[in-house]
Amino acid sequence: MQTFSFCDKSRLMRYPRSRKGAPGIVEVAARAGVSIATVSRTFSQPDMVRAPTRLRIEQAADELGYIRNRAAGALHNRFSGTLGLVVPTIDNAIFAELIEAFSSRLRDFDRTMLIAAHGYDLDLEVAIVRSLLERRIDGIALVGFDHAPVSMNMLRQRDVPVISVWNFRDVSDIPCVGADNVAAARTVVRHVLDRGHRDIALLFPDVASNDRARDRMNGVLDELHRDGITITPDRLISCPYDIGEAKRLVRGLMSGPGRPTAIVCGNDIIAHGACYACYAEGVRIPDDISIVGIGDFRGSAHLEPGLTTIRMPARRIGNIAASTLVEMSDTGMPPDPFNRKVEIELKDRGSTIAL
Amino acid sequence: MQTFSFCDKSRLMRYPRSRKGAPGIVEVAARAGVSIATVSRTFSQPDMVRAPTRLRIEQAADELGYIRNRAAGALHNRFSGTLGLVVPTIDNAIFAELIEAFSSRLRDFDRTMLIAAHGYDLDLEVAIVRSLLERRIDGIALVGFDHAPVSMNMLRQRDVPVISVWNFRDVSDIPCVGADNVAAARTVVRHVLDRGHRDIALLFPDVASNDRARDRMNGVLDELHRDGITITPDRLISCPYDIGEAKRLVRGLMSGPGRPTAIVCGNDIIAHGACYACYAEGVRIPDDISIVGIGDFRGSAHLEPGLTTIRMPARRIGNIAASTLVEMSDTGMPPDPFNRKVEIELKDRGSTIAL
DNA sequence: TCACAAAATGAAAACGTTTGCATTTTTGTT
DNA sequence: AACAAAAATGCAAACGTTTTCATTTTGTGA
Repeated sequence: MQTFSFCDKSRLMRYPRSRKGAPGIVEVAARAGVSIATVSRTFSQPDMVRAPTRLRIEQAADELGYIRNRAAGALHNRFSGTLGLVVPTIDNAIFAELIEAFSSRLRDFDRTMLIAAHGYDLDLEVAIVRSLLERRIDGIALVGFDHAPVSMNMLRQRDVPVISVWNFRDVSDIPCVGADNVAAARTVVRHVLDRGHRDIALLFPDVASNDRARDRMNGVLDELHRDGITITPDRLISCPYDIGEAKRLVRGLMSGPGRPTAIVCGNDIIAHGACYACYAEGVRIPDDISIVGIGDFRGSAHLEPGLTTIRMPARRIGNIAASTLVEMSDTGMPPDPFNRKVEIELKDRGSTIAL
Repeated sequence: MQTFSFCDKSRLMRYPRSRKGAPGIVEVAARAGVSIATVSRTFSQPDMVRAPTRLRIEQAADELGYIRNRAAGALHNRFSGTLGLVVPTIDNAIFAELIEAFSSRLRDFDRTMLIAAHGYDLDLEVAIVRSLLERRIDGIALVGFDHAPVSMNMLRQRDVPVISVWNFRDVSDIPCVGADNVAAARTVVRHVLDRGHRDIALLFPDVASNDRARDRMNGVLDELHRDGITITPDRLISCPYDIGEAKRLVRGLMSGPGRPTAIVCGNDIIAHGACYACYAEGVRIPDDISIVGIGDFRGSAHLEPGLTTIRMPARRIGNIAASTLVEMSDTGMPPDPFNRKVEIELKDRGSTIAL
């Protein structure tokens, strides 16, 4: 699988096809009877050229079907007009909203998005960052704070604007836009504790190299500790962000002896799986068991009963991240504020009950 | 050292920041004691340079932290190493798998992905295509067959490899990789008809400028017609790809007079909403009502009962699309076969019952 | 109408690679 | 060891813009 005949392909690739009917700035200039400098300005700084001239040029460009080559410009002025976004995964409700918001906000600035997913593999992230740097992105957004030092060094050396998205920290090496995951976890656990639950199961993914999950986990444990509740190993269940796996694990939990009264899930994906498990086992939510998630993904509001969870404003994060990164790229300055926290909100929808 | 002028932003952007400690091919060549040509070849065609030389160069590059500038190369040989993917939406389970597969397959070929979503707005699609062309993408994948002529003309004039993904047609202007949506719809409706259902409600989105939905709708109507079943207007419900909306509409349908015995949904998102509606209304699936979807999205298998639907191999489509596009870009030839159909499969999971 | 400032335009030098062709070095054969 | 052939390397001309600086044109007030 990994052994593609790279040689053959890259060799073929060396022979450029003719550019066919693709006119450049030179052709436009000739047709409009001006110098190429004026054509260039017409597209990059329109108000520097007199209206009649500009019109003539625009018409010529239209007639020829001219499309400017930003790569050529980038070569000269170092701005590619492309920003990078690196996420753990695209294919998992979690980041879909973030991605779409980021991308669509970039368009408002006439920028485009290069995106890649590393599947929680930091080595792959390094390769991705390198690949993005080869494309001379004007800035890059990375999810979270856990990154390979070599990635960060490459970015620092190149002086590329970087921003961490999704998670929030008061102090950090790189600017961030995100939600306080510790607080999110605390809030939702507090909600459960306030309703008298003491026997609580936790379903969380592996927290190594995932600072969001780690923060949530810490928030949960800390809040439980505050109420003097200790979690026994059999109540601390490791579960990937996968509906099927979550469902399987919770079915086991439900059919086993000594069912907990509440389940706190690392995110809404897991919570959805937990709900499905209860449907399957005939366990009533919230009468027989309370379930909470974190994230408020698409669909959470419409489960039956609605899932009580923490709303994370993914779109807002994506929008702010895009604007901030563009600004950093334009000004060459760090953003102000350096660390940006977005609000979270408890959505109490009825998947919990007071004992 | 460049001084910033304090004018408006667009002016600021024009002044490049110094490139700081970013070495180019020239620095690497100097340090390794070779010409820049040899350095270039070391990275683009390694087997053209003798091993000892190559090693020396690679070491020099490492020490300097050199990262090649593909934009510069692209300028010369017309290959940016970047492919475009244009989807209606990123944020909606539908295309997430496709996107991720496409992107990760491109990485195997050392290519990157520029992606953009147009939200079913063909005018926006035109702007996006233009923007991608300004970045000189080596090829582009578009979802479906409904596109603005002006988009297609731009692509044709530039001779950019184009491929249509997701849907399949026997004959088409541009090559395609996708599933037969007509057949998918036929299959799932046949499944319902075979179980004796005659009073069937359809929940489909607006089919204008959405050939996938149109094909499905046509497949459904045709198959119903074959059995002499006519759909009255109140059984033909327009519903966007949105869980909440689907749930609302189906709750109305369930609580109203004369409930149908089966619901055929335009895709699994709608079907999920329909299921939630039934949970909410206490309508049992499949005993009281049969529900089928199309798409087999993440989660469909784990609903209770599992959703009977048509599996669309999104990953496979993404993988094939990426390979095909890279091949088209490398060879300059149309793919063979020109139209590629991926298999679909009925997943009978128990959300239907025989009357 | 003229002089002068301001605005618009043009000429040409970058930007950092790739590649055709020329030259040098290596390899293989006798 | 000599020579031819093959392989490796170097030279320099692109690639299509942007931008600086010089030049021309336009606008303004006397």
